[in-house]
Amino acid sequence: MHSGRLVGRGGATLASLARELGVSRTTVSNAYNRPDQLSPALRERVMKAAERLGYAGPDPVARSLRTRKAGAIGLLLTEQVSYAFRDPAAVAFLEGLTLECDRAGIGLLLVPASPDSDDVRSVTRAAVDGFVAYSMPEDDPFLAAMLARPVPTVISDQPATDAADLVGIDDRAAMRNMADHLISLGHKRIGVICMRLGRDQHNGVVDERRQEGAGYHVQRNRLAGLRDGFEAAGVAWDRIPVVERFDHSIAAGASAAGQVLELDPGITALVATSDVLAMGAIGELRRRHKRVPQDISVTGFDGVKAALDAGVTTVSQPVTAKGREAGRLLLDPAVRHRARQVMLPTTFVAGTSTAPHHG
Amino acid sequence: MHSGRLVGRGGATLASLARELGVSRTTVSNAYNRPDQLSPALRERVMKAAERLGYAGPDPVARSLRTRKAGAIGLLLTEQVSYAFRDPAAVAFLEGLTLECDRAGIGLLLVPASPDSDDVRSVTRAAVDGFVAYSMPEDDPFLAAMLARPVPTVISDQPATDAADLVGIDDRAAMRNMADHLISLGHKRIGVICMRLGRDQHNGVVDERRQEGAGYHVQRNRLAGLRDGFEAAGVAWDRIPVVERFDHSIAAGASAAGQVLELDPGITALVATSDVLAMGAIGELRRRHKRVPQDISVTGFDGVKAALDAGVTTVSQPVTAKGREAGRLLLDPAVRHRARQVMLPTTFVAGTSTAPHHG
DNA sequence: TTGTAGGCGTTATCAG
DNA sequence: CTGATAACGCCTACAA
Repeated sequence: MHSGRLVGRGGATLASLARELGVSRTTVSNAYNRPDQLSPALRERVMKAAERLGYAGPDPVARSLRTRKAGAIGLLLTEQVSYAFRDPAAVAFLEGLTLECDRAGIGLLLVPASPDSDDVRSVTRAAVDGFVAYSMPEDDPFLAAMLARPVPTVISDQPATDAADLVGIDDRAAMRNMADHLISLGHKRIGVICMRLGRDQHNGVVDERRQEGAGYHVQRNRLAGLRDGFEAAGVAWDRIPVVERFDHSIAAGASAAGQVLELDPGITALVATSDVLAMGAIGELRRRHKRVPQDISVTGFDGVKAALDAGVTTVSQPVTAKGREAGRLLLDPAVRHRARQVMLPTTFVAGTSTAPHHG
Repeated sequence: MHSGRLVGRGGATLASLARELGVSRTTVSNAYNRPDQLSPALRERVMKAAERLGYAGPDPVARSLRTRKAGAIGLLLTEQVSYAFRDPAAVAFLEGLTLECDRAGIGLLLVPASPDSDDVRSVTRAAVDGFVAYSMPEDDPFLAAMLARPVPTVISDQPATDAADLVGIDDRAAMRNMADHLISLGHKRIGVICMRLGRDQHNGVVDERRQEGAGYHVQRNRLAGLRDGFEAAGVAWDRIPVVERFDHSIAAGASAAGQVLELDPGITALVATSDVLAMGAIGELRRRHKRVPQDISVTGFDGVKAALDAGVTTVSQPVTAKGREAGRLLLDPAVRHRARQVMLPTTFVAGTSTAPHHG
């Protein structure tokens, strides 16, 4: 640290500077904010005096209070902020969002929201002109606190609310499509691994009730899409083992795959609701001497780079575009009031992790 | 957007709520900030009235002004913010930094700083309690504006300043080490590709003057370390082609490698000052039917995951730890005043991209 | 347990 | 081009 020490105490202010110079506060303010409203000479004098007195310019917070603009928007994430930087999809979303922030010259405030605390003051006290929520469960207290704030809000991957704009994809249809792909390959006996379905730390088998009551809209819809497809093909959904993991990591995918295999060693395909889980699963299967895709087909979701590179059959969703769209909805005055919901397209990507099953 | 519309106009305030209830402002304030200073009944009444009047709680900005705390720190990056999310090293730094922010319950404000503008108001006007600067050139106007602000500051990868705390690695020694490695393998004829050395958009050969005048401390030191090693081994530094690229990408690495090869087709080793450039270079060499490492050895720097996975010989630096350390220096009161400079260790990683040269 | 009152540092407005 | 006045919305001694 350096200077910091003197903040507040002894710190020169607009007023003290004005007094010192024998001019009005307006004049000093103008020197900073409207140089054209001032004779160059006077402005020069002001700046000189500022330097001499160690005045660094108008206080941002006081300015914000007066102008009623924070110059920043807040981002709320499912998890601790640091977690986002380990998740390639979140990073891509952030890239898109900051693209728009950069364009608008607006800051992005990453709001801390520890999932094991219900202290929502970080949300209540964030000095922002708007909020974006990324992939939050419906019953999250931080989300509720955010929606209570009187600022514009955009939510990504959530069911419709009239309290906020929305941006998302049709998870259900995309996953239905994936189901159809597997069915067309002849797979009828499958297993499923999915990300967390609720705020409670559940790891293990998911029953139907939990599937339908899932607070995570995205996961719920992906499972529903899968069910749509398999039931349409005459496969009983309640026979299919669905295993949930709270953590979203390669390791979680691996262990979930292991658990599914124990529940039903005879599956010919394993569906993961995310690429990260799929990659973990593939690793685990190989470790168990199952060939992918010859013995077992594996599918993912998201289209993150690592998965595409690895040839995982997946659904590619435009995560970066989603972030951009969220930013535009919030920041672009021309877009405001136009659309309250933006649905983005997804693409099915046939990789090398799926193959026909000849039963 | 939703509510937003009514902000400011008609918005209830602490004062209006108090008036409505016939109590003092203190009481309402206490209802939010010190519930124990209030009878539960009264508090309940306050909250009810708040709900009825659409009062969402104390205004964060006004609160900040009064308490002189923003509850956030700012991060300044070399480039547009969105760019950081494409750079694995920057993402890792962010992860470390946000780890500490999460712990402290403090927000992280990503400050927009377009490199092609000198409008530093985004820095001047950021409502933060401190700043972290990541990998900025010495002569950057945004950096200067940041240092002028009367708040604590931590800089990553910069030369010593008494205006801020520092966190970094010994780039020069680490690269010297890499030079020694190559020399011990018998390489004497090498080429070098490096990241941008200054704010001007230069792409191409770098002369000695530019090397030494580089505004990017890190790059300057890495080149210096290389020079140290090769000159000590009797190799004339001015014979070695050094090619700079402004962009930091795989493509830039590839094109830089191509240019080096044209300058000296006889090199037996190619040193890159970053893993990203090294990976680009390796791709380009293979495209030109040069075998790595049999025909040409290639080295990187940073130790990003993709490079380690690909077996690139590199220097692994603790980027995440660097971010954490920056956060601690700024946020942890126990750490403040202790160390003004934190140097982190690096590790040489022998990969499969280097091999002996038998001249 | 509740109220009084003074500022935090700035900018908008409007008059000179 | 310059200045006076009035908020912006809140926190926090201090007093009752």
